[in-house]
Amino acid sequence: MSEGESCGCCSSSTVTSDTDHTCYCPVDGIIDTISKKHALPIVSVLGSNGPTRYNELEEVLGVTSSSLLSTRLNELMSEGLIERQSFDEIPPRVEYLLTPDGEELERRLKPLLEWADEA
Amino acid sequence: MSEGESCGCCSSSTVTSDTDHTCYCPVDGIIDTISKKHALPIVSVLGSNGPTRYNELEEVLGVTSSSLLSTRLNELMSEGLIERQSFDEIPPRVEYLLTPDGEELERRLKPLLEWADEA
DNA sequence: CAGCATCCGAACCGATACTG
DNA sequence: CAGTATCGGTTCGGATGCTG
Repeated sequence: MSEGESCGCCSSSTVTSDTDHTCYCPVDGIIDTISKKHALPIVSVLGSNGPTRYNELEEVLGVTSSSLLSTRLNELMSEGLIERQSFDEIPPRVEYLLTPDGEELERRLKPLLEWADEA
Repeated sequence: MSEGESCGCCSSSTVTSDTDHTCYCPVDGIIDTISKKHALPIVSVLGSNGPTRYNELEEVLGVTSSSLLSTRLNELMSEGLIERQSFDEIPPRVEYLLTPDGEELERRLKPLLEWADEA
């Protein structure tokens, strides 16, 4: 979805909204990112388990191909939702964790996911 | 995503979670549905505007092709999130509205979208 | 007005293989 | 252990055209 493209959702057209009217149309950026496979689970797992290693994520999420997880992690980093922390050790160790933004997301996501799970 | 496929997310594996541990892995069904294009805006618009006609939705969402909206509406109906109400009039009138489940979803969605919008 | 059928290009996912 | 590169299959979205 391209940015700044007026969708008419916010302008008062035929749809009469006298109450609160927030625009949810250009839901790009974060929403797009978290709509992809494993993105939500990643955020959730990091939220409940804290810093987690690459391999742990692979196992826990039941990820099918390593490259997919890699892509998703990079996207989440680009959005500033997660952070990568690498340690100079042998064998190499890398941990992923939520940024403050990611934590805020997780907080607002939780009620939704809890409900979606049982429904 | 196929159902009932154990992802290992819920079993206590290498990931140590002593705190609350809810499983968010099999986020199928509703999450899948609302992850598709226009689904979220549809729910939001119906939430703030109440019953809305097909054409109004097309305008408001800036939908590109009519068939896409049609598909999305059917999916949301299958999930029991929205409801279709048709009137025997000429010209024909059809309105879509949230079911109780849809309203609950909208409630839980709102804080997320409000935050995502400004971020 | 409301909505489906179809066709085509784009995006996404999964598997395999290969590096630091 | 922690990734990237590549490629084929599948799914999704956009455009057009046609019905009740």
